[in-house]
Amino acid sequence: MSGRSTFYVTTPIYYVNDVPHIGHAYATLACDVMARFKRLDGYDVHFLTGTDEHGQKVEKAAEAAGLSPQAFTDKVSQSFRDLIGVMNFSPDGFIRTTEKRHYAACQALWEKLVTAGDIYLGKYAGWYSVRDEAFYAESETEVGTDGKRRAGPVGNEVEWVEEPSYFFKLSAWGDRLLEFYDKNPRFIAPESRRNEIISFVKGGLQDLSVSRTSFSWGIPVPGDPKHIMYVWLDALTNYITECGYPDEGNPLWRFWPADLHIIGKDIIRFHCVFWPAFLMAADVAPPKRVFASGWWTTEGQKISKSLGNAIDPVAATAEFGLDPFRYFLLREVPFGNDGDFQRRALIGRLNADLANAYGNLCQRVLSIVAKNCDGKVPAKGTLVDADTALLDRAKGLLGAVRAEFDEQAFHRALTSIWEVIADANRYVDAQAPWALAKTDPVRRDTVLWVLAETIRRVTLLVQPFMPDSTGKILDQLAVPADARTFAAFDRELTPGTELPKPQGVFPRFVEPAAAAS
RNA sequence: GGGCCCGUAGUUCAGUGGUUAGAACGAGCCGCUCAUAACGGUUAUGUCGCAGGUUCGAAUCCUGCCGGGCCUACCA
Repeated sequence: MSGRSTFYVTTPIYYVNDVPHIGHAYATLACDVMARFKRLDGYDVHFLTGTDEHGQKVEKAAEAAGLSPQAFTDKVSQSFRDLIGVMNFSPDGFIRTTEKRHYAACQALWEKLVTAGDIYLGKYAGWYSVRDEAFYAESETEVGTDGKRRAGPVGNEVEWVEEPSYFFKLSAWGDRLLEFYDKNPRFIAPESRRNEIISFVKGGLQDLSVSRTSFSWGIPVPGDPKHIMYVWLDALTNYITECGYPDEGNPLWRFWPADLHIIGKDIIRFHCVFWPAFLMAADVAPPKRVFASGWWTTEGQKISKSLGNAIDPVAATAEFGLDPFRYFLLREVPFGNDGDFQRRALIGRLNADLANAYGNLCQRVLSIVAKNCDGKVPAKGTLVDADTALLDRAKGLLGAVRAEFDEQAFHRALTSIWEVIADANRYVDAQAPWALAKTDPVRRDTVLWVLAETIRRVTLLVQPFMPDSTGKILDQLAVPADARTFAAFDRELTPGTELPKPQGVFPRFVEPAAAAS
């Protein structure tokens, strides 16, 4: 085992009730970029994603599809695996809650919580809608003029139902959670979510129902198999199942506690309240950080099945290209904010940032090199102030970008990188290597070397966002495969190295209609 | 009802007490011609939601109002 620092990042596990959409692609993309960055930066990385496959909804959906629950989840889980290929994600593990190892982990955790005295048998009672198959909080229900109590989106009638249930003593954990938040200010991000969670916990916690007897598709409670573990105790545990829990001798246990859970803002409470409470009760270290991403709307509208305006990652990557799509999602919107997916904005980014600024910079530099320098990395002569100024800005990017990644500020990381790209374009104009070609070939070569070297550094840093495209650019600079990590950030281009023929990497996007006219 | 956040150029946003409020995109003009008609320079646009207040000084702090969003537990 190496002595490298570990970095463990996870996506939510996706409920197999749904097919993959932009929300899934977005959360996983953020993890993927994080994981790729940390790998390049020398960390021992583990990146986990997977599917959540239990519960009554799945049981019912399987029945409706005429399949066994297992056959049904096998099928839907595969569609999430397929997304990995479509989006070029790089997970190290894919977990399914129906795996044996997960049963073992959940049951071990359960027993630990029982031993600790944090689980007891009680009665779950609430307003239940048979039609919705869901319980409602009293505040979500109202009594109509006919004296009947109704709830839910369509106002179905609810009845008071009680069933035996095991409870987790969450009510006892409020103060310890608040202390934990206080000592770990980075635990919840962004800041606004942290405020929400703290105010929620300060409002007092109720015990949490953690078992059900009303369905059977799930993990049985140890010693009382009529009870099935309910939702969060099953789902959240996946993050430690992967590391081998309860076997702390498992080689993957070195990754726990997780460095980062990236989730959607809808499940923040479960990750920031329930999860650390479960773990602390079981004497397992809580994760270091939970980052809640926002939601996408499309052209200003909420995404909904009825409007049929979902963004299909497969269609989007097919139309705009995978890397531009990945770039857009993380550049357009500050990570943690809600974002609006606008076709115009995407095309604008694609053309302005990728084709014009970055792609064209590579192309204009590499084609002068190809025509003037015998297709080899040009000779580096004496550097003047303008040269070192540009090079220093490129050198300084690694530290700046690293700091932004520590905050998951992907948009700011990209902004800093693109400032240097703009500097490089200004430098090309100011130095005018095409003019130097006639007057001062030595100086011309130095200018081109400075530019190629700047592109190399920038491209190394863009790799996590756009792995394929940057791979092509690094190929064109003849950067060897073993010189593409940040350990090689200062390994400058060697003059005289043979270069392949340059080729555009980010074509402009032209609307099909405009092209036809 | 209670709590949190936001309202700044056509658009997306930065700026949280101190000189004439900034950036990017978009628009106009000029230049360049290596490059994906790309690049560079330059110009213009704002009663900083409204009204009071604190202060030598407020986009920035306080109060009220208007407009918008989020949270207020067992659907993942």
